[in-house]
Amino acid sequence: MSLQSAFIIQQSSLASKLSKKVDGSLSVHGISFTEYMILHHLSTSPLITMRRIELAECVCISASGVTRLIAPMEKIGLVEKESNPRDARQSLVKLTKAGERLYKDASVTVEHCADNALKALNDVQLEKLSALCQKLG
Amino acid sequence: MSLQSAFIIQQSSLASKLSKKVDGSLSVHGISFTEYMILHHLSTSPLITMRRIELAECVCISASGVTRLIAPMEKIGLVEKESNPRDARQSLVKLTKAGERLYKDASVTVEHCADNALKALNDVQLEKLSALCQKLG
DNA sequence: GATCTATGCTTGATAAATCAAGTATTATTC
DNA sequence: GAATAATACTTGATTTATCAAGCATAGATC
Repeated sequence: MSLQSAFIIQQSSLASKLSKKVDGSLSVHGISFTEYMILHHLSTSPLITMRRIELAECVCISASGVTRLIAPMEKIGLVEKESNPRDARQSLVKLTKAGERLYKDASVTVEHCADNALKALNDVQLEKLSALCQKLG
Repeated sequence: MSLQSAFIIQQSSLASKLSKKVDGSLSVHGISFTEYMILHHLSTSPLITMRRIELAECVCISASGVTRLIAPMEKIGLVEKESNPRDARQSLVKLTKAGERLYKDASVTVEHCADNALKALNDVQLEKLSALCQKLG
């Protein structure tokens, strides 16, 4: 088995474990990791507003995935719908104050969880790892 | 945002993309990446036979996930059920000749896909990356 | 050796994602 | 400027996973 194939398999297992850890830790905030990712990308976006298609791209899910994910988040007031006067097809998603607050709280949890999950590596190693992953993105 | 949190987010996105690539490439063989992983772990197991719980652990899915994943694989003859005379609770899963053949064919595909997806790194870099991931496992 | 607990697995209900098809709007082309 | 194509999004049907509960068997304890 090649280095490449072996890495794909190793990576898949690692990703499963990491995402399950984070997902579990986020359950105290009542959101999933995917929902956290939505909040994250919105909050780092200049106008804390994004198109659904951009969100889909960032979070690596389909457009219909975004529709189904956003609906309950809107219902509990984490995000709100905005329309683009220039293009009536678009349905923009904007982070609310409540959403921003939850994102900050959840980020503390993610931080702790990440620290714990990655404690086998020091900062230099983690930077190296991150740089190598960067090249694959 | 800490190095650790940033890495978790980066990693999640990378994992999504990689697994979708591999999954797509495997579709010509009529199996998913998860099914490939089952075949992989069985084929590298000493007796090409494993307990369902071991498979669940290796593939990072639940026990019921294994039950539901194996059923169709058994129906099309990739694996077969065996019982353990020492423990009637267990239901062992054994790779068939057909399963072995499919695994070999699919592995060629995975190989190509992996080479392509990881071509941004040379062997030294990939080994370094793999070694760092190893520490996180 | 009867009872109690733990293990291995399956099943029903549910959640989260996908795809394919549909609708509405915008952009392009002739 | 009407017809065609492309884009943004939603919806119904389906897939793939989960969890909780259940059943059967094994092991531990008294």
